[in-house]
Amino acid sequence: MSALVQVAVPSPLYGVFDYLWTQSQAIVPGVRVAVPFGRRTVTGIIVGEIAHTDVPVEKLKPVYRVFDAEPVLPGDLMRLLEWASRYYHHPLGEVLSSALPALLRRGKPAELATQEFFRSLAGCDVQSLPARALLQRQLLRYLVDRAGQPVAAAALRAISTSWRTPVKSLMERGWVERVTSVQLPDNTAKAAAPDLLPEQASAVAAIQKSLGSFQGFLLKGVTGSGKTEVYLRCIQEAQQRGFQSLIMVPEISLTPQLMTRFEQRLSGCLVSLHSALNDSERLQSWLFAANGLADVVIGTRSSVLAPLPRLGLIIVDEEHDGSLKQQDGFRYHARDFALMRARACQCPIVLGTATPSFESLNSVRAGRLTELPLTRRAGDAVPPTLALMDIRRRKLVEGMSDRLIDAMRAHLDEQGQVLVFINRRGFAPTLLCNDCGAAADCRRCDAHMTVHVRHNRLRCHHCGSERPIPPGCESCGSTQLDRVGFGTERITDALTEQFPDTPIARIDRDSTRRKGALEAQLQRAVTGEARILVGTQMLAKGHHFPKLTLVCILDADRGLFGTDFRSLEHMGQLIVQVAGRAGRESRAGTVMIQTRNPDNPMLQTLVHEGYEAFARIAMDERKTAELPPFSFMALVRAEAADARQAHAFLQQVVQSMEQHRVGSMEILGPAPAPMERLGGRFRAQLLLQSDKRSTLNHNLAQLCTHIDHLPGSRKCRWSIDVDPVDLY
DNA sequence: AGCACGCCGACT
DNA sequence: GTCGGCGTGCTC
Repeated sequence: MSALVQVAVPSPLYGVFDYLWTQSQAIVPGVRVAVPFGRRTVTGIIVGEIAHTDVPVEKLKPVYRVFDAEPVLPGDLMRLLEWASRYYHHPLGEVLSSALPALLRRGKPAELATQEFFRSLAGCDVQSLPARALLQRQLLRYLVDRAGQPVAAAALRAISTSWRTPVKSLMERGWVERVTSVQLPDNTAKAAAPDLLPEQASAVAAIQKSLGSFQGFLLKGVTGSGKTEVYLRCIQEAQQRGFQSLIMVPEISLTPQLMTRFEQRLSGCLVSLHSALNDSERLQSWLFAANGLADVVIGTRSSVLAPLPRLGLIIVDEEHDGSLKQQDGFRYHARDFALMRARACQCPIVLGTATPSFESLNSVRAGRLTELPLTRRAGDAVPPTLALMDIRRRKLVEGMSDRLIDAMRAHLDEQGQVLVFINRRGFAPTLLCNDCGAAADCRRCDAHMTVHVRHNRLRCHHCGSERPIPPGCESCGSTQLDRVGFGTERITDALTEQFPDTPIARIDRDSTRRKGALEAQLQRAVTGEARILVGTQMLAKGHHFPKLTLVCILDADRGLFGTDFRSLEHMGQLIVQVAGRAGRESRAGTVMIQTRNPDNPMLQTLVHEGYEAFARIAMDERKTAELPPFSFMALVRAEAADARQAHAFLQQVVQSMEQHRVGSMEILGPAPAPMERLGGRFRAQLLLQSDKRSTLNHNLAQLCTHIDHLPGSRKCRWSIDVDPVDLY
């Protein structure tokens, strides 16, 4: 009788699948196998050996092939991913799959690429080669000149593109040897460590002291307070002690900048893992991490799923950032997974931010995280002064008050740099008919089209569909069309008119789409060549503009009345993050915030007392309303071509849950999603809320055993989102 | 998700 | 007569 194995198969089905093991090798969990699955063959991962199965014998199929001798996912990581599969209620096969680079999912060997080298051997004799063998002579002489040192294939190719054949002849003579080896990235630090401020020093000491054991830290540092320096010191110490460090950053656009800084200061093997890599580059970096060769791994969200055998320090930079939560498929939160991972591997974890998420602030209160404050800015930098500008009943020129324009002029006259923040790209968010009042709407979404003047298009920012700007109203044909509201294009135009001789850089997703365009624009911004910067939240993140003295926030009110319970939190974070761009050198920065709600207590608190006070009040409100982090949430989403199908399915989910409900859990809905129609499909959602995470988890687990069998499940796409970051 | 089977409409 | 539409069932 052959052995039995459980295999996690990449498929939306819950549960693992049992197979016969007819291979001669031992059964090793974490190893990739090819298995027959339905009518096709897929790459799965061995979960473990089992003694018994409930599956009828005739259904059992054999494992076809074993890909790896060593597990691609080691045991400790497997256990964490199994936990994540249960916690996020996502099928294990897909969870494990998402932890692997694409090439490994497709069954490619888990081997580091080797590079080819050639060297001359003793006893070779250039002179005895036939005179006609010009290339052989030339190549051998080159190798001999290097005295038997290995020479990269590229160097030989440089001599002649048809180098292969002559080198082969030389090898056949036994005069040249081919050696292959893995090229390990090896960086050398170029810059010395600056002195630490007292707060930095104590943060570094606390983190370094905890190396080798689990401890969570919230490094709460205002912009410019030198969080990166704290990271660097801790990474260096971890490296000294033989540990790998993982640094997670929310956005790819931040990675090169941080990477450069890291390369300046750290020696050893640094690799980055982000979406801009192609499949084979990604596999290489992943393997450096997974084989323990990389000392430092800088990556985006998914890097937290990579094996790191010597992991000794985790840093989550900008821990408040929403992009740490995966928004489709396996909807995990990279920060939360990182916390579990740090606990599992007994290492410290540092969550760094100037504007902590309410979750992390709550963890500090509960004693799960230790707060390390950095309140002083490095150098002589002074914190910026924030001011609200009441724009009610004021004359506005293209959304900007005359006072704001005057302030900009003053800063520009004093050689300052100005940043204008408007969280909307395009020219105007709405195209309205002055005669019939109709707006140009997206045909596939419940949304207005945004006017993009530069490309003469209307674009939907939700589904990406576009069309030319119509010459007249699409409803009544009137040519009296109004472009209502403001986007980055329009603000740029207005400022060009106001300041005709001042170079302006617009930085948003549209102006930086081309490869290298973002870097080029940021360069103009950093050097101060561009005197006015107009941009969206792309500008809010991490970048350092040394000449910046004035930040203008054109519309702070939108976040005040968001549909989502997290809108206010996000508004506060965004304002503080944008404000942090100002006055990072010796000059104090000024931040002017235009608002029609100058008396709003939350805005007042934020501006006059700072983020911490703001967060305290906003969190009190959350607590009163029993919202996260003071309760736990999950969302069951459904979408279908027909709104009724999505609704009917969620109704069935409600029924199923009510039948099996354990503990106290609220079921709200089904309700249409805040934007019901998106991309031509209708979306509905069910909100589950409980004051106990375990209750939510139990009920969802119960649901998962039924959900595939609900009659409506085939007719719509559905997903479960545990700890959703937004309710869209 | 994929993939195959199966049963009804408009084509060569 | 068949090509192909998507409803339904199944994946160890």
